[in-house]
Formats: sequence, C-alpha cells, structure tokens
Amino acid sequence: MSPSSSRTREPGWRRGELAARAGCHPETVRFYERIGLLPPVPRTDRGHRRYGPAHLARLRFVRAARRLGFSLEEVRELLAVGGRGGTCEEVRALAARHLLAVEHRLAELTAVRDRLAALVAGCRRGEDPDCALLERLFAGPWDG
Amino acid sequence: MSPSSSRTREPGWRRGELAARAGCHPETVRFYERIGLLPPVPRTDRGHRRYGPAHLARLRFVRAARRLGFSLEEVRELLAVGGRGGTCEEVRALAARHLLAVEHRLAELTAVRDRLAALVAGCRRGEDPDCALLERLFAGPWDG
DNA sequence: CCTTGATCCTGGAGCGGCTCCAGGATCTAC
DNA sequence: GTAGATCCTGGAGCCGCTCCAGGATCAAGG
Repeated sequence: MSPSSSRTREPGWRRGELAARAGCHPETVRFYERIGLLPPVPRTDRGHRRYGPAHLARLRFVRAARRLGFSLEEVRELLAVGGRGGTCEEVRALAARHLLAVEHRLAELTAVRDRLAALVAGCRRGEDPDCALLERLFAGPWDG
Repeated sequence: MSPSSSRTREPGWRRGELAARAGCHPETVRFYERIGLLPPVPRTDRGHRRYGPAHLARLRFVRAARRLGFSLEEVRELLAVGGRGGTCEEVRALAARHLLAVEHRLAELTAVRDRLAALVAGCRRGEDPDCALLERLFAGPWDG
C-alpha cells in the first residue's frame, strides 16, 4: 500500500557498489568509517549501509590522496582544511611537505637500485660454486 | 680459584654491543632470533646472550640485505643459498628478481612525484579562500 | 513462492618489520 | 655497596589494510 512497499529496492549504493565505483575493496570502506575518515552513513531498516554521491566523492578523495602517498593522518589534515574552507596556501603547504618526503624516498630508492644493479651486473659468470657474491654482495661500511 | 673465577668478565658481546656494531636496535636482534633469521645463541649461566664475530657477520648480512630492500623472506632465501653453498647464479637470480621489483616501485614513485610536483606548482597564488586545489588536486580518472 | 548464491552485518585476527612496554633480574662502574 | 645501565620475558602497538567466522539479508532465477 505505502509507496515504499516491501518489494521496492532501497535507494542508494550498497557498500560493494560504492567500493567498486571508487576502485577499492569493500572492506576498505568499512575500515575508513571505523577510523573516522568516512562519516557514519545512513542505514536501511535492516542495518545495511546506503551511500550517495557525496560519500563517493569523499571516498574517491581519500583514495586519490592515498595513491599519491599521503598517510591517513595527512588525508585527515587535507579533509580538515577542506572542511573548514581553508586557503589554497594551506593545502599547497601540505602537498609541498609531502612532495619533499616523496623526493627523499625517491633518492633513497634510486641509490638502492644503483647498488643492486651494480651487484647483479658484476656477477655474470654463473657457474662459480663458492659464490663470492654472497660475501661481496653486502660488503659495506663495516668497521671490521 | 678456578680460572673462570666469579669476577671475570664473560667473553663475547652483549646484545646491545652486537646491535651497535651492526647499526641496529637491540630489540631487532631479539626479533631476528625469534623469527629464526639468527640462530639461538649461547648464554651466560645467568641467561644473558653472548655473541661472537660469526653472529656479527650474519646480522650485518641481514641488515645490509634489508637496507637493499630485500624482504625478510628473501633474506631467508639468500641465507639458505649461502648455507648450502649454492651457486653465484642462484644468488644473481634472486638479486635480479628483486632489482626488477625495485625498478617497478621506482617508476611508481616517480609518477607520484611528478603528479605531486605538478599540483604544487599549479597553485602558486595562495590567497584564494575557496581552494580549487582541494577539488582539482585529486581530479583523476573518475567515471562520474 | 522458494531456493540459491551474492552480499551484507559484527568484532576480531593477521600481515610485515620492527619498536616499545612492564616488571623484574643482572651487570658494571664508581 | 649502590646507582644506573643493560639484560631477561611475553605481549602489545604501529600502519593500512585484508580476511575470517558465523550469522542475517538481499536479488535473481525457476
């Protein structure tokens, strides 16, 4: 009788649909809600979460920030700045700080790659049974 | 009376000394022993661990491998190959495989840096109160 | 209408690689 | 003898998810 009769499909996306749209695992959605990155969400009368476009936008924001390497804490900061209508400059500062960290990590990783590449290249003759590489591989700044 | 009288200092390094020589945290030594990367080590009669040069060499090997980004599992493999006198070629294969992974990660991280750098560079004017960056920052391959 | 299989719910555990803690025992230097 | 550093043990905490058990609900096919 009522317009929302028993066999009417509930509106909004289910958790899995939202996750698919954001390109993440359904469990991740629940996890983000648990730690407060996503707000508590309306439920059907049977307790199932239903999402709308606003939730999707927020989740996508979080996922995109994560893909850029921001930590969950940093994502929280970004969301906070956005939430209180902070300035562009604030956001830029956060991003610039993170960029520095990324560049640092990048330098480290480049050094690791160069060292590894040299080690691999330096051991072409394969049949040597007592592998000097194993000892030499990690010859480093040891004090003896 | 006996040569090893009560006030003779026990020989060998204590855990903290070993860790210092290897450039790691004392707790890390205990952790590695727990997971079997370092063998159980002789103890004094009061239960304190005492280490010798062989332990130091092994710990340094593990730490060096870790610094090169090998996982603990990979370190285990390297140690196993070394332990049974495997060939250079085996070691080279492990290192080459890891090198590939490092290069992959390096490419990812480079992409992240480029994207971040572009975002930061694209928002020089700081006073804009409604930060388009926050929305644009993470404009990505969204399907709408 | 009924079944089947997908999805949802909850709280909690597990992953890697450490690091730290509590609560006590022991060692070393003064 | 005493203070302070270091050691011992088992277990918890960190990050960022991901998976699990055990049950309820939902959507689609027959």
